[in-house]
Amino acid sequence: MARSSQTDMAVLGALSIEPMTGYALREAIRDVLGHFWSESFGQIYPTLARLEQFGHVERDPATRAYRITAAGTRHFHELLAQPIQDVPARNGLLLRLFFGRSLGIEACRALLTRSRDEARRRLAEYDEIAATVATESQHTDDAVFWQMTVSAGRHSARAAVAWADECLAVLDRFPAAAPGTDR
Amino acid sequence: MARSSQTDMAVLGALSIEPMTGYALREAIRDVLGHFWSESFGQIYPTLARLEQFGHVERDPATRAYRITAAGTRHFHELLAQPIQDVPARNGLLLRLFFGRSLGIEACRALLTRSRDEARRRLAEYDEIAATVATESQHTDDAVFWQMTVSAGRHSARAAVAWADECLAVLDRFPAAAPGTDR
DNA sequence: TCCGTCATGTAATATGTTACATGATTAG
DNA sequence: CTAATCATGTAACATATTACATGACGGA
Repeated sequence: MARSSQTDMAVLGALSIEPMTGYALREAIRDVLGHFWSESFGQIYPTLARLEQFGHVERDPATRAYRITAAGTRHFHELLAQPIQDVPARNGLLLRLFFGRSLGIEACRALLTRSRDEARRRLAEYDEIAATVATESQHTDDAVFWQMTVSAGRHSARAAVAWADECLAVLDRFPAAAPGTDR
Repeated sequence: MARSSQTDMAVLGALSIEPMTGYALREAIRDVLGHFWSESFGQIYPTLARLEQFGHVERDPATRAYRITAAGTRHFHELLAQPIQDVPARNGLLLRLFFGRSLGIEACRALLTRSRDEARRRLAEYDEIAATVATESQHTDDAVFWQMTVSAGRHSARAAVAWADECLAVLDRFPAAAPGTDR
């Protein structure tokens, strides 16, 4: 047990779809899983080295790509079945808004507008990704699941937009007070 | 600069509302900010010690409670104005679902059901909190902002429920395949 | 040849959690 | 007086990011 099994899971999972070099792996994680997962360079290489030691991955001498082994696949399935490790909640936007009285209404408005625009941008991005997955992977058994993760992003982004709009409306009706009026 | 200014922000912010001991501070952060923020014991005490060294907080000799100073309030306002530091995305549920073909449909269904029930539970919790804030803090200038953070939780939980329902419906229509059929 | 990209890796640093150690205070 | 809770702190460990060092390879 122990160790950040979630990093192992991401790496083994990516390699289970297609053998890759460490470099390509980092790009795949960033570009494909990027909406809900991230791994840094400094994590990927040591993880690959460790997985190779345990015989969970091996290198193709010709292409230098890492390939998952039978043992690695077994390990991957074990990891997938493990309970989800939630990361501690840390929402910098909500933390600032909670102290909105100290931050000042104008600054809050700016944060909310920014966050809403960001969510809208994400929404457009998800639409593109969904279209790509639909055309490129429609015959894969993976497609359904990939669409689910995109859909999660969509729902979450739509909720973010609606929430921000609601908050901005509340602020508009709010009696204009001097910013940063503590105590 | 430097240092986890976000931890400083949470601590100073909490103390700006009311002086507290380190112990009470941890409880306040867990119970009040818990839906969007978390700090562990091992962070809070060193942070308080450091803030005291810099004169940002001081102790009431009588009650032992930490109190924010004028310098601390200035520092707090500076921190609030700093750009939001996003935490790297790490959604264990979506990571597993992405590899749903390997995980198996039944396990996916279980994960989704669990996640939906969890979101429903959160939804009920937010309703309670909203009611509490409405009655207890309605005359505070803080109330509007606190309601916003609760509303964020509500929107997000509702989106989570809708998304999970949608996914479960998709899986119901999905041709039952053997679980864990890799390659 | 020289630049950009591919590729691998390590070291320094930051951050953060958990478990442990310790003692004061207070309610029953 | 004794168990529970309040309270403070540290040490060990885990995790992760960033910056740096190094070099191969292919195309302009």
